[in-house]
Amino acid sequence: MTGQSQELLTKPCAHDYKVNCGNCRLNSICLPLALERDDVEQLDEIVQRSKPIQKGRFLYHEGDEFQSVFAVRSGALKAFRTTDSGREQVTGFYFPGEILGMDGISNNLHASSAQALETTAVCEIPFNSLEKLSALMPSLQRHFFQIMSREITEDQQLITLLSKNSAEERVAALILSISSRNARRKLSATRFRLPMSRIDIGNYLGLTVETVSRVFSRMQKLEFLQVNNKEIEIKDIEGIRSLADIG
Amino acid sequence: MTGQSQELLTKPCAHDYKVNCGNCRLNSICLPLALERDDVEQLDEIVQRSKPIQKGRFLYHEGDEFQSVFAVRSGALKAFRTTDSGREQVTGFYFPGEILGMDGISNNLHASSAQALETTAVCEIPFNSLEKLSALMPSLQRHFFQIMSREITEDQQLITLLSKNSAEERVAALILSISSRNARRKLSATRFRLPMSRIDIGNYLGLTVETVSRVFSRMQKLEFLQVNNKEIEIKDIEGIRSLADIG
DNA sequence: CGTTCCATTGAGATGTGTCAATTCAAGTGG
DNA sequence: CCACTTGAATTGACACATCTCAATGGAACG
Repeated sequence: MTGQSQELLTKPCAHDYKVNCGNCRLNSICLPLALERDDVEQLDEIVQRSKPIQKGRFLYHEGDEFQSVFAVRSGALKAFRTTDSGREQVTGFYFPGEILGMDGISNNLHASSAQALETTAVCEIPFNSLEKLSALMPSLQRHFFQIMSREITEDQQLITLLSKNSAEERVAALILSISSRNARRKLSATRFRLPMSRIDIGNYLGLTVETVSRVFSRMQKLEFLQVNNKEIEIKDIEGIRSLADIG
Repeated sequence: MTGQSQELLTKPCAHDYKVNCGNCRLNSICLPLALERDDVEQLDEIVQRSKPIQKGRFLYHEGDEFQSVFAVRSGALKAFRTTDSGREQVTGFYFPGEILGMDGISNNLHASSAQALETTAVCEIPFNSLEKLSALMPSLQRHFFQIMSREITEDQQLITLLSKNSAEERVAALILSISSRNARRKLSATRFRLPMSRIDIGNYLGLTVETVSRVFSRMQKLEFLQVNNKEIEIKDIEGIRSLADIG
């Protein structure tokens, strides 16, 4: 079975037989809006679309040689790093249209591992090619600087969350973040499935599994949320916003 | 008093009257090692050296239009952002040779404020010029990608610290970080002055001032540290490493 | 030489972690 | 298809690290 035929399995629309950046429905998220049609085609040439990876498999490991950054096409991944004492820290979740792997640029080694939370397809963007193309295409260069800068600001938001906010505020903020990322992909902002485990959520938010679970229960009791294992329905988004310290 | 003459006041060596990137003693930290002599001169032309800013003054405010990134020449700054509920979160401390302001690239607005912790001189690097020069100089482009990537990995380290580590581990990690950054600048790794207040330290580490103060006292009782207000002397760096969860 | 902010120390309150038991969901093999 | 196994999720009781509140001491600055 070739990579190409496996890709087809993941697509709703069978006649969309040739995926490229120009026709990808995620390109408004992952690509610069500013890129001209011509530029998109050039970018398209360096992007490699490989076969999906199964749940639990790694896209790359911490310490691997850095070669590429990746754009998520479908599925979801978590990134995490291992501390010197062997504990793990989840540093991010990545959904379709989002870019990961940029933390490997500084040392030519991946600073974190990326693991699929469900069957996941990615576009691989070799960094050498991206660099060369960026030098020729100012808008691409700018876009990539912006993507990295966004990663920095998002990390800073997480820092703030971990440093200043209660368990309830942290969980509420994560739910709202996933909700709005769904909305950006034209999916439901109020009903969705969490691809990650409670353990991952707790790890990401600096909480124990038990605390995460208790917060979900409390939110359910308040009728802000309907929780059924990984299925989430937001019943009162304003209520959750009020918990999330947006006021 | 002109900017030039004020600069002189901050320099130990009066005959070093014309500062440029080529002769700056910080260039091994702040600049790409890979840059050729010629390239350095080109970079030098876009860098603006302005007069020092006084303690407490701002280099930029959160929400300001983003124009430039900055390299610290002398002194120290803190970066912080204000949450929706009005609380502040210190996101980083910046010492000579280090670059700040990159979080403003993604939205063309500074995502944090930068405030001088003591009299501080910076090199301003207009981002537009940096972009143009990067497109012409592959090594500069790469270097800047690396600097941004490093910022990401450092933020991830802080995330891990905040999420997983005790008060003692956090404070120990900060002391070790400042110590090694001093060493990189050929200053003492064991005796130095903390330019920031206990409030800033606590804010950065997600702790209250009181907890920070108590940790310092405990470390002193263990004879790992000699603390005299902002003056720090590391008596037993291995002891501090052991507290910092490096084991 | 007062004023103000920063730092330290103590005593008590509290949110979250730890430990433990139970239920639930998913996958496996008979 | 059902029993079995395994890991995930929930819930409760208790412990403890850190926060909060409060008082004092010390440094910096006009």
